[in-house]
Amino acid sequence: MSKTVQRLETKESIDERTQRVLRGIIEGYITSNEPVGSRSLSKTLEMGLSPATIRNIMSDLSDMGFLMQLHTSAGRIPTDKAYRFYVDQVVVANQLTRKLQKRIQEATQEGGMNQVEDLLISTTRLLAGLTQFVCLTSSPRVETSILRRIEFIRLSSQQILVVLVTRNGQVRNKIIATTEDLSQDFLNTVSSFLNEQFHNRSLHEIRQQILESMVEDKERYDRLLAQAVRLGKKAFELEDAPEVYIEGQHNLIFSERFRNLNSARGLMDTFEHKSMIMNLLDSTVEADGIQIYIGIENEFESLQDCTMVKAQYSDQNNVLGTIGVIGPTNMDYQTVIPVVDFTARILSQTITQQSSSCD
Amino acid sequence: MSKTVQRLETKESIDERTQRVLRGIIEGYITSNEPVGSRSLSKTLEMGLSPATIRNIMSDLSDMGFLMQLHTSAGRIPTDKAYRFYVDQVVVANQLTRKLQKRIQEATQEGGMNQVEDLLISTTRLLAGLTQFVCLTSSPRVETSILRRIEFIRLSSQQILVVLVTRNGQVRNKIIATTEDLSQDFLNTVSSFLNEQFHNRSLHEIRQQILESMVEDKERYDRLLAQAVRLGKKAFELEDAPEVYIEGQHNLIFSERFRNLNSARGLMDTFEHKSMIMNLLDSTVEADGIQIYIGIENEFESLQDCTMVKAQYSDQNNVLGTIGVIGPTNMDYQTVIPVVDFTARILSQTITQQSSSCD
DNA sequence: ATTAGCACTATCAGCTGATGAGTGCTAATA
DNA sequence: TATTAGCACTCATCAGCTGATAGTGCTAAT
Repeated sequence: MSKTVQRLETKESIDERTQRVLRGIIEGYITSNEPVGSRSLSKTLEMGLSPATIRNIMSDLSDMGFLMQLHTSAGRIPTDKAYRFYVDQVVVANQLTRKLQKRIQEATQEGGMNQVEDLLISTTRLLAGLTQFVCLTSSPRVETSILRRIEFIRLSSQQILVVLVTRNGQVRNKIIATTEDLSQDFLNTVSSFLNEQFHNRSLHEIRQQILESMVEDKERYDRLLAQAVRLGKKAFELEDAPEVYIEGQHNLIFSERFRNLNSARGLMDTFEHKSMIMNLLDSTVEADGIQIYIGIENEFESLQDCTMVKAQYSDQNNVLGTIGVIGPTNMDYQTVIPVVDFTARILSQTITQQSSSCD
Repeated sequence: MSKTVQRLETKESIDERTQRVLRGIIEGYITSNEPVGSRSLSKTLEMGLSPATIRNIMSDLSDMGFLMQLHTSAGRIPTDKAYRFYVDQVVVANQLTRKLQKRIQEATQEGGMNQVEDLLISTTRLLAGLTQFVCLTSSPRVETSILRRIEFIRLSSQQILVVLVTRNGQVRNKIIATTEDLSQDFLNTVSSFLNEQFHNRSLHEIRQQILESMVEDKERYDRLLAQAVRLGKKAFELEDAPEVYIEGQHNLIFSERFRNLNSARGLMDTFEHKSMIMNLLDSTVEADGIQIYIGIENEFESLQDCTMVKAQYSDQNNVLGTIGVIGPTNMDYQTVIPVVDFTARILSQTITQQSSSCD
């Protein structure tokens, strides 16, 4: 695992004609998924260059590290460095077709999805379907979510159900055990106290404050407050690990485009570990916009034959999570990038609508 | 799709020695996953029979439809009919090793699983891991679940969160829209009314009764009751389709044992459709105990190369759902059957404990 | 600077014959 | 009469060879 590689930059300046050839090879390989040779390229390129000339240029490009051959008498295929060049220099912000835009919008606005979870799952599935790749999405961290409502429901003398609703519509349930038998009336009082106290604060803040309360004013509170703080503490002790949704894993095995991937198995295994995926998705520090990791630019070894394209989604204030796809390095960047970008935007938009619908 | 085949019964009586040979072939094929020939069988069988004699017996068994050959010069492999014979006549209620029993028990009693959903998911994963097959589980039908608690939480002037807890610990959340702005106090009154009215009744019954109330006594109720009935109606309008959990799909592709399966793809596709899986799991009418569908006994075409072993789980009163595995027809029945059986029992036991812990 | 020509190389599909595992049949045997 | 040894036969698999194909690199001519 080479932590050193961050991004494959190109320092040399490449002359116009060479660039056009390189671009031709990349696009040829993207569409055909076959190594491209000098003869066929000479035809498709329409620059009036003979195969021999192209061979010379290809040879130069190989020396510069943009092309490689699987064996002596095969055509050339682009290296990761070539794709990086392609993505940076060639692919420009591309408009999606109206048809695709509409399809994405409709899928996300589909009825019956009043909870963020459902929205995220169906969006993940949508993106996996559109790209025919594997799609990963991380759900908003509860940690930074803003409290909309908390409620306690008495289930039995020892069990209380905590229902916690965040601003962006996530609902979390948790059953906690109590030693004392608390009446529903009492629990209602506690809920309204906590709701009043902590309305529109992030869960993180709230937890912090509760802990402080417990230390500082230990004796100052009456029974109600003490109990409220105690219950609150338990209630907000949520596992911080956000959910991760994966869809389209079968594409890894069945899609033609993945066929020159040497280890689908390794990828599958990676996907089994939620924490790894979390790292994968949320490791980014960069602000917003789309992020692309090509081949060996990926931190994980099992991903170094793939490209990951991801984007963050957010509500009006904060970044909430990440949605991204993992596909072969020779994916159709011209479409995949705007598709991921647009989907993330729509997702942000939908969630923002939801969270602003409270008063 | 041959709906006619229900169960492959054997009418002919087969003499002792022939049975032993058949059994040898079946077990040989189960362990080696290779066609078994007369020579090797003669050795392993230790009955003092020469290969030639065994060949004669094999020939008879082929005529009776118990064996087949992939090509002339290959060994014999058992047919579905042979496995049916094997399961019915040979496999006896087998004790699991203590080690396995313990492993299953520990996995299901693992902490932090206060909700049935988590329990079901982790059990499904466990069974997939133990068998190295695909494991399917259907969650309890909300329909027949018994109400433990219902609560309304005001989210905004137009939105109310319904929290519904069933006897066996399932928690369902649903956000419903209202035209009127209802205060939390009012909602609390409604909740306690509904809780009192419908405590320990099945959701099905409740829905029924609510509908009746609406028709019959339209004017007899005061505002509170009318509103309660209205909210209740919306709250209990849950989609009836139970959840389905699938784990171990990657075994389909990577496990050696699935290798002579001609269409992993078809199976995968089947798994994409929740309703199909539902059919698969809950189609059984038979009472309880383990159910086994071998090869063409399966209703769905995509499953006709596989065996499905499933069992129902229940609380003290009712059957709640089904858990089962799908594997190659030459699975190790001697282990798989008791594993599925035991897991289902433990699952029943755990759920029963949970639902009886309320007062 | 470009290109035509040519030698070289690797893959692939198709054919070959050898090998081996397995059967079915028949005649000998206990 | 049931069992078995022997033998001819079948078929899948594999290694090795073939020619065809598609690509390259190099060099000399333009």
